[in-house]
Amino acid sequence: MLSKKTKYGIKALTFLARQDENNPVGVGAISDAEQISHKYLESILLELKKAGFVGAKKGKGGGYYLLRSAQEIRMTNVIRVLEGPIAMLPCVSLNYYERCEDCPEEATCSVHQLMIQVRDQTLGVLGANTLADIV
Amino acid sequence: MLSKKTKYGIKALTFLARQDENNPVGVGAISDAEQISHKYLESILLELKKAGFVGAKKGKGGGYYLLRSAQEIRMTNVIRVLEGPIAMLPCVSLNYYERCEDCPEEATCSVHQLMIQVRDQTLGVLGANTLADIV
DNA sequence: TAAAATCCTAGTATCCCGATAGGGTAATTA
DNA sequence: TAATTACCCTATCGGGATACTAGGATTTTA
Repeated sequence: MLSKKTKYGIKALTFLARQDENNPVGVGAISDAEQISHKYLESILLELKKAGFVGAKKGKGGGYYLLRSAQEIRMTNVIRVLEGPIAMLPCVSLNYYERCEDCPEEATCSVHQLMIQVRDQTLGVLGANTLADIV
Repeated sequence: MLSKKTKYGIKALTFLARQDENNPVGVGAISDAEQISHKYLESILLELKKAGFVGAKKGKGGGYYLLRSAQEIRMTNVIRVLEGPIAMLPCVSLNYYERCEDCPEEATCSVHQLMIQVRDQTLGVLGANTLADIV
């Protein structure tokens, strides 16, 4: 299950992508439009800023704006930052790999092989879609 | 992320599927072989019994056994019983649908559309694989 | 009848999610 | 320069889920 954090983050990014110019948009404008808790969204946008997706401008008339064009932002990257691993098991995660404590060897684990298939299909979808595609 | 419950459940089912005859296998034998907490696995097998995947025989020499052939057990069904929804959002779940409190309309929600794609790809994999396939 | 196994009900420690509170800092404008 | 506005940080908290654990009741076999 996707966390609300990730969902909110994607919604905020699409909101920014829909802005014609790259004018900064305040947290309040986004949280009002997308029905998201103001303070919670604030922390999410902060993470997105640290990850390099958005920039921020302080002061009156300030807010957040996309640092890269929407075509350059792949959903795999967004989800990995906000949600963490895309895979359904740590032992099949490319970016957050962790071995299982059970499982003497992964190669013969039935669940492992199955989840690799799921992962690859999911990566296919999320890798093919950019922010521009889903706006 | 797949819960350990689901992972354990699948492992237990594959263990049962590997048995030549349909002799009942005790929880202890499975938990030892697959490195799973005995008592926890017990509760999982109970769920699998209630869901109709396995049968049980009480008393000495008793245990659990597959009720259907491994070819007839699709991974979608197993995961839906143990894990719940396969979709990454309740609003795109076929079997556990729930509408979002935010989102005035799903049709225009960017996240919604994306997650439908992910769901369909995942269902493709899990629907194509039966217990017999992953043993 | 004694042992072995499933079945059932609880309870618990731990963690994480989603959200809130309150304030500090920095930048812009009037 | 003072006020405004928004960013930034820390801390906390309730609720729910996860992964177990405990203890016993029930059923079957040897």
